[in-house]
Amino acid sequence: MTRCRLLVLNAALGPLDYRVPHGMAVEPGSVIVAPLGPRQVLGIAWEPERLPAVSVGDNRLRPILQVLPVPPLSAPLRRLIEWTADYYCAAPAQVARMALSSTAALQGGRTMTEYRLAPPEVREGSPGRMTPQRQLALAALEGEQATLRELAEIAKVSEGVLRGMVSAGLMEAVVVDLDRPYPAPDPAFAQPQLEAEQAEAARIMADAVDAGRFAPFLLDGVTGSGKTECYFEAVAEAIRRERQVLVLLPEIALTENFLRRFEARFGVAPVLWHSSLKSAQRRRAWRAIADGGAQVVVGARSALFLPYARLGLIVVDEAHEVSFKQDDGVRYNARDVAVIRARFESIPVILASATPALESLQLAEAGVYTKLDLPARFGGAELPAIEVVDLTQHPPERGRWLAPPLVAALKDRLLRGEQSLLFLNRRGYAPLTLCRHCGYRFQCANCSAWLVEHRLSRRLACHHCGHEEPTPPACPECHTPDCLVACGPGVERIADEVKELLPDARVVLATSDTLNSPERIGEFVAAAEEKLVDVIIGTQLVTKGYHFPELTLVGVVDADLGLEGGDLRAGERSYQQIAQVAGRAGRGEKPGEVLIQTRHPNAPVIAALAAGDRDAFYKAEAEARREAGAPPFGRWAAIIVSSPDEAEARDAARAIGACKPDVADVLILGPAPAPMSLLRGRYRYRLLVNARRSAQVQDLIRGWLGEIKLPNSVRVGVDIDPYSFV
DNA sequence: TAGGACTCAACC
DNA sequence: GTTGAGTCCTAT
Repeated sequence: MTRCRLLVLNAALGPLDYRVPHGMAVEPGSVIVAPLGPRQVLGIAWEPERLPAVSVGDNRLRPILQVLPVPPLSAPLRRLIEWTADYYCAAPAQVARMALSSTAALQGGRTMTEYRLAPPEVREGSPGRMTPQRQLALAALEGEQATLRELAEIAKVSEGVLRGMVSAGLMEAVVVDLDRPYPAPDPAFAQPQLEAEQAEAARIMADAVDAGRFAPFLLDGVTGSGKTECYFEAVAEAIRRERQVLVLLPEIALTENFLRRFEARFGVAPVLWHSSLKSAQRRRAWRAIADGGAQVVVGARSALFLPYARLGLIVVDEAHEVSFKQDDGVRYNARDVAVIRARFESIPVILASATPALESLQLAEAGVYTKLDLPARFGGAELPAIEVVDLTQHPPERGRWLAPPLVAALKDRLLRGEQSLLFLNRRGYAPLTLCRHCGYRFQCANCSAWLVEHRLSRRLACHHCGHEEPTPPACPECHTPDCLVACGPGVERIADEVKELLPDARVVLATSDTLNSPERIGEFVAAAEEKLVDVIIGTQLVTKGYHFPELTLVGVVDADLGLEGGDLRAGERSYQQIAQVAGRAGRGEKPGEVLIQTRHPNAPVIAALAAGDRDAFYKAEAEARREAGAPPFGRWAAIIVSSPDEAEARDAARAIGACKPDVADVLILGPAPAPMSLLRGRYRYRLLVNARRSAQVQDLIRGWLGEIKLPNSVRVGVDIDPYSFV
């Protein structure tokens, strides 16, 4: 009897053994439908020695039902699934689910039947009569293939005639895969003129693609240095070698811009993958990825676990971006997992950024990554001049947020017909709304967060759980009408201020509220490029990827915002965000200027930005991290205990805390209420684990949490290398 | 004693 | 995660 071990796609279940019926071929990686109690489950056949299970006698095994007609998951992908589950303390099933993320694609190729003329030798043997209508069809349909209805249209005969020809053997049926292939990108479509440094970096990366070995690169180039053009040459090399390429982008909002550049270079659009694909698009992409037809895939982090047939290169663009860290489900960092996948696949991986994460720089310094530098802007453009506006010296007018020097600069650009960008990482009109009369503050019922007023949609919204309610006409507490007052600025409020200061300026808001579809993003980019916009006011959405040649002024409305909250990466994130948005200025022929508004001009982040001294910033940041035992020198892990019931969450967290292991060099803090102590209706407590880089934190946590029995309503999440500390 | 709310272990 | 079995309780 043949047994097989399945990784069933159910996070709560361990691996299960099944019987393979005679005549069914199962190999490791096969995607399988198996019975489970009264239900059916998806599973992946796995090497039993890599997936230990409690052994079950032959007599208890049920037969698997079906081997799905998709390629088996490759060994490198299986190793990646194991590694990810192990490293991030997740169930292998949870990770495997990300590889099989199109259920429609698994149900076999959906096909339709088309028809064409049978080959002449078959037609000659046909017993059927030759009528005038049939002759007409024979003459018209040479070389055609389509549905009977379409062919009838072409030949100007009735469908009935063609049906008769089919049964007479004059025509034959062809089963056609609905998953039509994607057009192939052409590596020679528009080869760019690279400058010497770019060409050298491009050559090194293309050689690595050629060699087909694991080779991690950190492509470190200032904003506007042509990183994309540079790694496109490695992409071109992979296409020539008929290997697939995966390009990871941090946000879908960036893909629109990327697609245009890709198409300009390779003649066709790449294959897109992100979470909001329609099921038919998802299915088509998944199948093309699995059969190798998708040459270049551009996607969000979820594209990383797809079953590429012959991957030859991974690029992580804007590799420093925190959105590569997934914060629910499997809490993986796509930047790090991309490197691991490249290792298992034995291919190069390129991390591209103008402001690399300290972790990446450290690995480059240690010689693990090959560092490729592009220190100058492309085409001789200069980096913008950066000035600090000390808000304590130049305060804005009462009730305003833009200081006089920034207002003057805005007016100046408007006069010169150049564009400006104001950056404030806060959606909505104001972060806090309160009642002038009784002091009532609008708070989310599900989260410990204020409701943010959005005047454009006349709603109050929670940015954590998505709860929204109409802005009420009166205070819900004291019922005084028209008494609500906005506290602090959001981008909508800055837009109002700019419209008052510059009544003639054409102002556009660029946030996830206004640019929420590819069409809207396209319209925004087109308007900015055609100079139909004078002032862009945006959140982090506009900090990277865009190239507007007429944009010469960038104003950072509140540089201190990102430093609040005590997050261990707050300094680095602030630095990156401001450096990135500053990089939008002066990308064309005209020089750019950046004004940074701050109340702390001497803070290390601000001082480093003003001095243009990146190395000094990283050096100071590295020193601070070393002292804190933070990455890359030490490691952190968070354990989040949550429940809809506050007391239950607290008790569970205490129970976990009470049996914390006592290990040398591992510090365990907490439990304490999480900074967001209520999130999406769940009360949250947190424990933090701090250890040396080399410590086996995962084993420690698994052993620790594995012992504890908790109520079903309590959830325990483990976050290895956390980014979000809420 | 039927039916409902709830807990619990098995699922291969 | 889902399901069915088992347990306890209550309304009739």
